[in-house]
Amino acid sequence: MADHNRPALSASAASPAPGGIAARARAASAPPPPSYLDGLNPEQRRAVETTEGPVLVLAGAGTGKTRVLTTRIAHILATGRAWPSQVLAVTFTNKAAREMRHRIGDLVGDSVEGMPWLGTFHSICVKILRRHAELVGLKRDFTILDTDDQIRLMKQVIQAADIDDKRWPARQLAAFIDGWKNKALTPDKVPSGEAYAFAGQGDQLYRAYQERLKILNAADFGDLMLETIRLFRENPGVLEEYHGRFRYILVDEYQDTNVAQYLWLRLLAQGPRNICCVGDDDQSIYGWRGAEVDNILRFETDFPGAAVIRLERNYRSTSHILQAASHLIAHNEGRLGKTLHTDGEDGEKVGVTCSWDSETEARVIGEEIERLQRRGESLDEMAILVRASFQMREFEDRFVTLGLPYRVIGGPRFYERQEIRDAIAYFRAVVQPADDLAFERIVNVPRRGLGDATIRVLHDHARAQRVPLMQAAFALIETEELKPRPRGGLRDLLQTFGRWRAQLDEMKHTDLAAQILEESGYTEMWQNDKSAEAPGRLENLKELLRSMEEFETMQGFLEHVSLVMDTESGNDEPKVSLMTLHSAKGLEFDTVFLPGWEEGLFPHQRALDESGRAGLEEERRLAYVGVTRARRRAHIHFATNRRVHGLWQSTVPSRFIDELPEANVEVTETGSVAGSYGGYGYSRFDRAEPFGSTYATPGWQRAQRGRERQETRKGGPRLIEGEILARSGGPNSEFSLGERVFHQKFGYGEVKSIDGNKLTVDFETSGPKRVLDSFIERHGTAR
DNA sequence: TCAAACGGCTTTTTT
DNA sequence: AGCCGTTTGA
Repeated sequence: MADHNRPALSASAASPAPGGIAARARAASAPPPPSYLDGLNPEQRRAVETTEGPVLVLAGAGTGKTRVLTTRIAHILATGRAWPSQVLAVTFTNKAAREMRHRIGDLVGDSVEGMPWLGTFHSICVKILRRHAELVGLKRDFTILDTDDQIRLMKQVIQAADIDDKRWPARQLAAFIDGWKNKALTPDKVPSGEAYAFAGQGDQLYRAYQERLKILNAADFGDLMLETIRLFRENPGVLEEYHGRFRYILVDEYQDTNVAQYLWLRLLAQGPRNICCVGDDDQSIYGWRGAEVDNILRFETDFPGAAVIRLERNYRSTSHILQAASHLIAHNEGRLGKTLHTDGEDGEKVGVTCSWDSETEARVIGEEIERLQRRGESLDEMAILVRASFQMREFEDRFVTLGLPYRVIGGPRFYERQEIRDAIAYFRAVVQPADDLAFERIVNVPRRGLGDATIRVLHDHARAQRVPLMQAAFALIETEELKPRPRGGLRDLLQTFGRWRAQLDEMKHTDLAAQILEESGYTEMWQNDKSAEAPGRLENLKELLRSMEEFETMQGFLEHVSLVMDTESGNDEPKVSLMTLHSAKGLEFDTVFLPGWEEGLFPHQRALDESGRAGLEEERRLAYVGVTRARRRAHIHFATNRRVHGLWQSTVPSRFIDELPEANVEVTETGSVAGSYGGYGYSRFDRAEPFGSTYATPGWQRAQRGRERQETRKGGPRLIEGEILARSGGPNSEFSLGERVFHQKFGYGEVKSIDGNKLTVDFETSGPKRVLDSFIERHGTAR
């Protein structure tokens, strides 16, 4: 279906799988050996056939992980070991779940439809929790809060505790609480050291937040895991029921599980003990959001007698690419260790290209893409993988000028757009009158004269009587407490809501939705809006109504929205994909461009500062993930100058470039480095080098030396922290106003203003720019 | 009630 | 430098 149109998004193609596995599998319902096992290599086959007991499958990049997982399920079903409803298969993302369902369908046909327990951790938790909601203090129809609701609620909690939410932002509390929930820590379990975090009241705010959630009959994403764990722990009978139900458990991307997910799995696996986890410790890139690589490293201890199966045969990449990636990742310690090999051809060497600045980098990559395109390569098979999303803009600019079609993957999501969230808030407030967050969001959108003052009165009443806002509002309009205008507005709104609610069972949900948007004045509000985005927003609202068609009821739709934040978007012409390295995991392309391999950007400075060696290793795994996305061509790029927060800074090539094996790498220099900047470009580059020495070696090797020097200079704990070479001259700049200066990139200019080490220089050729003083030289003076 | 002005932040992202 | 949210002032 849609997947055929975007092969770029499909996961590993695994081993040469002559088409028609599906057909053969269906035909082969009779005697052994079942044909779905054809074409599996011995390790894959062992992973499929070792159905009993705990199994850890260490699946390197491109070794057919998804294939093993799906075939294993097919095998379990085909051999009658379990009914489809007795298999629990967990993924992290909806996309992965969809993909898996699709591929199992290819193998076993319609019986996938009978697999109710294939889904994300969260969707499975919701399914379980809805059945036993009362046991954890929720009602069956509890609301699921997304990140935005979560933060708004925390903000209220912070304000209620009389804490300055300016100094202590809700986002930060959210980060703490999320962190605790990832570790399965309830408020009473928060270690005392951390409990004092956040204005000394971290744990109390956490507790208050949890209480508010219960009053709102709501759960956030973390709660879905935690409450299910609590349900199982406090109700052994319930857990036992699920032990009986789930005879086989399969987990995808096990290296990404956090402590809560791990505990959840362990509780469920205590029963039949048939748990199969598939993962790759070398592709663990979500440590920063609570994933514990330890889970995978500890598997054999947790599940004694576990079979560990390594998939090391790579079916994706050429030998040069694989060698380069393997050599790079070998610099990490604390790996389980895998040696990937391939029978494939050598292919092209991994390209390493140095450009003068990030603009040139984008231009060079654009040119290469056009060159490949002329050779008949499809744009769908090319991707640019960046470390940070701000890098995307330069490429977008470039592609727009070139008229090169591209798609950005992982940008702002449909359901996160303001108008969509507003519309959904209306629906939520209709369906679930106690949903205060939804009500509050739209109570004055469009404006109804219900400003802050009114809302505050409403809040006070609601809190005093411990009832939802809408209920408090009903009582309030009977009193004289509000001024006539707001009182009238509120009364009208409540009446309208009452009318909608009455229609809930009478009307088709899509018609009701349209009516709500119309009668509330929400559509009108955007029609009257003259801003450039307004038409797009109205279009999105129509799209929202269209997408509701797929659901039976309003409730069903809302449940989908809260758990599935992505939408399948239509695909048409071939496009280059542009995305972050993180969102590239699980994808593959013929050609992959990896720009921005510079110290400070990749590895990212913050990862190094915050997590030290572990951070560096995670960055290296990210690099590994990037390189292994490529089937035939991988091009690594770095620029010697990059604008960071509006300031031009000189950069040093990433240490990861030095960690590539020379035999598999081909270094190229873009013409512009040597060409447009005169002579053999490096002499100029060297002048920007703060230590003033001249290098003779090519750029990317030189980098290492520069870094070694830094390390020896600084010594101590910052040893592993690479950094952008920008050294500022400290608070008092040595330059003075009006002075004539020289800059690497911009040439001669006059100092216009000085702000610490940041100068504004009016350049002769390119006009005023803000630059760091360390890149400026006194006119005619060698520093 | 709304728009201009100010100030703080700025890696990665899913559910 | 830009973006967002909040404050401030008319």
